[in-house]
Amino acid sequence: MLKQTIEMESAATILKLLGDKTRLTMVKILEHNDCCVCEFVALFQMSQPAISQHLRKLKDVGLVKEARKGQWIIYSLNQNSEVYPFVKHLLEQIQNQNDKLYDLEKKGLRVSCT
Amino acid sequence: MLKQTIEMESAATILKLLGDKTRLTMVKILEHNDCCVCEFVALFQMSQPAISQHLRKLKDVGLVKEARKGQWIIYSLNQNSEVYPFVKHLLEQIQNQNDKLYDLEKKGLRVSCT
DNA sequence: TTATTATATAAGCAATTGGTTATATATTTT
DNA sequence: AAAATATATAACCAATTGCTTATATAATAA
Repeated sequence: MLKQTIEMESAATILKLLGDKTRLTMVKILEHNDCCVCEFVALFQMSQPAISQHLRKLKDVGLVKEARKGQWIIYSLNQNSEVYPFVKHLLEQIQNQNDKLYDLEKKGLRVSCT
Repeated sequence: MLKQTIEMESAATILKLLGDKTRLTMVKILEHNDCCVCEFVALFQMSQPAISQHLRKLKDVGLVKEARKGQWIIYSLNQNSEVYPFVKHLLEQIQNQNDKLYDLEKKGLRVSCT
């Protein structure tokens, strides 16, 4: 079995994108849960436009995809992305962020979109 | 066997640092070869101070270490770094850059420091 | 239809980044 | 000791980044 490798250029782009605490946390959360924008807004101490802009960057490189569901837009990892395997490996080495979603659930903010 | 994970904060710092093509290439090269500054200068289309500044950033987080050898300063990956396992995993998924060192060798620029 | 809720986009701005040139320091060679 | 070589640091600058506020759009609820 040959080991898959990613090109330097592509790797640097992805690492730069994930070299931001907010985006990295987002992607780590998306590893196991789909989320809508309002959930991220509740999760991070940050305005809604700031969240939207982070998600846009993730979408621009094809790392996440969106799906409208009523008035909400649900974001999820795009497993078809060329760089998905690379990112998956990365995420597996990062501490899980389940506590964040758990806190949200406790506050009753998780159910809103689902 | 428990899987080792890295903290979000720490991971974001490292990814940001490696989210630069020059630094990522440097580190990938250092994965298998120690190098002095002049070799990197020959390798990249960039001034010596620019190279020094990149190396400094890598050193500041403890990812690389330096050792003086006569008039040269040899840089190498710091395997004792807390984040070394994380970075090692990363590098293993990135295309090797042996061609770059090979080109250097052909030009007779590799031997200079060793 | 109007108000509300969820999201995206645009414009503006301060901080950060990654280069440059100029200069300082350390080592080796002559 | 003087010149050459290797490296680091400082000062500067243009481009990029990541927020902010204001506003637009889309879907739902009243």
